[in-house]
Amino acid sequence: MSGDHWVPPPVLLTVDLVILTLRESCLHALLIERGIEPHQGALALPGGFLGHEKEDLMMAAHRELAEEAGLGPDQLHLEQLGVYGAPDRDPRGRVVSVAYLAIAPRLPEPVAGTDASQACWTPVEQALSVDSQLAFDHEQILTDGVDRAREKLERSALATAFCGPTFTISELQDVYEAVWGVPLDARNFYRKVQSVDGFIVPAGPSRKTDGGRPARLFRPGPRTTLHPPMMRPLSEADRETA
Amino acid sequence: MSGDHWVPPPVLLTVDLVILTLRESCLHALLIERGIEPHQGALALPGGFLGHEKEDLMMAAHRELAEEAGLGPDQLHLEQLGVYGAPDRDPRGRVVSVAYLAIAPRLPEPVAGTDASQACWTPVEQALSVDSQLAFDHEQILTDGVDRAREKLERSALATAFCGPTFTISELQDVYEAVWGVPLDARNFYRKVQSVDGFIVPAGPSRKTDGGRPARLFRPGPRTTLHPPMMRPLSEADRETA
DNA sequence: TAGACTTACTGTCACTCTGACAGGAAGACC
DNA sequence: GGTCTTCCTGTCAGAGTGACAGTAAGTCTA
Repeated sequence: MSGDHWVPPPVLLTVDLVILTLRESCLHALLIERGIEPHQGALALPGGFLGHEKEDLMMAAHRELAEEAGLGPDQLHLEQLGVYGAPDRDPRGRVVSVAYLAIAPRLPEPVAGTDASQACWTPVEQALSVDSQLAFDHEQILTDGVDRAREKLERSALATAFCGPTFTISELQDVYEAVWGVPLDARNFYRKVQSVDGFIVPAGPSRKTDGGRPARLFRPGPRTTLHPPMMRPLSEADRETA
Repeated sequence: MSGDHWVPPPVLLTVDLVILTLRESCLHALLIERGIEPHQGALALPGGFLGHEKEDLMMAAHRELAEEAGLGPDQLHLEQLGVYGAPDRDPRGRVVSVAYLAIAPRLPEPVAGTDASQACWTPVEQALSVDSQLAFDHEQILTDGVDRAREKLERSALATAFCGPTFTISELQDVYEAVWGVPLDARNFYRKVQSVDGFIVPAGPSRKTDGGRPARLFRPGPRTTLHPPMMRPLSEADRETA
């Protein structure tokens, strides 16, 4: 505050998206192959610069969601994940990224032929493996997004966002098992899910078959927070003990 | 992507701080009275613009923490809270704020005579009441910060950040009661806290008195996450049921 | 020095929730 | 009609929680 007309340094804002969905009982994220420098040819999260001076951040996220993934704002969970603003994260200068986490139900087909040169659903395990180098700090952002989803499955009804408008309890269990990466006991899962009032509500007498006994259909209930939380079997908790 | 030399709109970045502490068993936040326009004279969260082009975001938070609150980086929890970037939140133009949540142990005295015209610890209940109008969207940021602290007390060892290097179990219970705003049973609290391995560890045979029987001293343990979580009596959970 | 008082701490008991099993119900396929 | 698959309902022991009583170890007061 020494000078009177000191001007703060301007920065450029990007919005990056961690879009998660389930495909064949496996957690996938949408990645694009970058068509321009920097990191041309590398895999990256979909995203882009703020459109104009007056664009709201979440509106920008919705816009990118539509442009790069063909996803409308309906039936889609979208929440802010965090800011990533290390000074050297982008060689073009000071670019700060606002990351959003989107949860989408299973979609017809991988989107392509849109703005991004190529968009493909990639298993997160593969995307986070050592040999797949993501652009910028997108590996960190993706890791944080998956962690956030794992945590929110414990205490919120977020899991239903992975499903369509109606779903069976088995499908919901698939979500938990895929995101957490651990098997769950179906019987205890049935009991728990049905005991939490307002989590899922029956969706008519309709049923759909898949080889065995037809399953009842449910749809998301009004409850958004789970008390008590859904318990996740500890696998990483013990290494934090030491 | 119609033009080849389209330039993204630059924005200005501020770092705002929600600094929480306990004073007389009551949750307080540090607020300053703004000395300049806009919102001159109104109460606001401490914060300021990014210092220079190469400044890291968390470093900027630490800098503001030192300038406006006199708090060093030691013995202080600091984490990112979120981004607040509504287009009309600042009349000066497009100013996007990165909010950080800081938890500080009880400090000697309210800081003043530093950069800000006036800094004072304010009970959060009072700061969030209708008659105290905070500048910008700082009421929302403060609300989010308090909510974040409430949630993290359930599943992490964050409560120890409110205490000094050593503390008694009663002091720790004070933290939970003040942040959650509900009374807890001391006996159950003792049992729970001591049963979670690595949460708190005895700090020597020393004791300090406060009128009654001397209490054992503890210090934070290596455990950062609590499994199973500390249970919060439901008060707002039932209104989410409807 | 013997209370009274304050705070710290240890147990106990009933209840709920969870994890780990077995077994029946309802369709499709052969 | 059997067999397969998937869906769904119970049962039981152990862990964890909420509610409550009682003891321990200091200070203060008379």
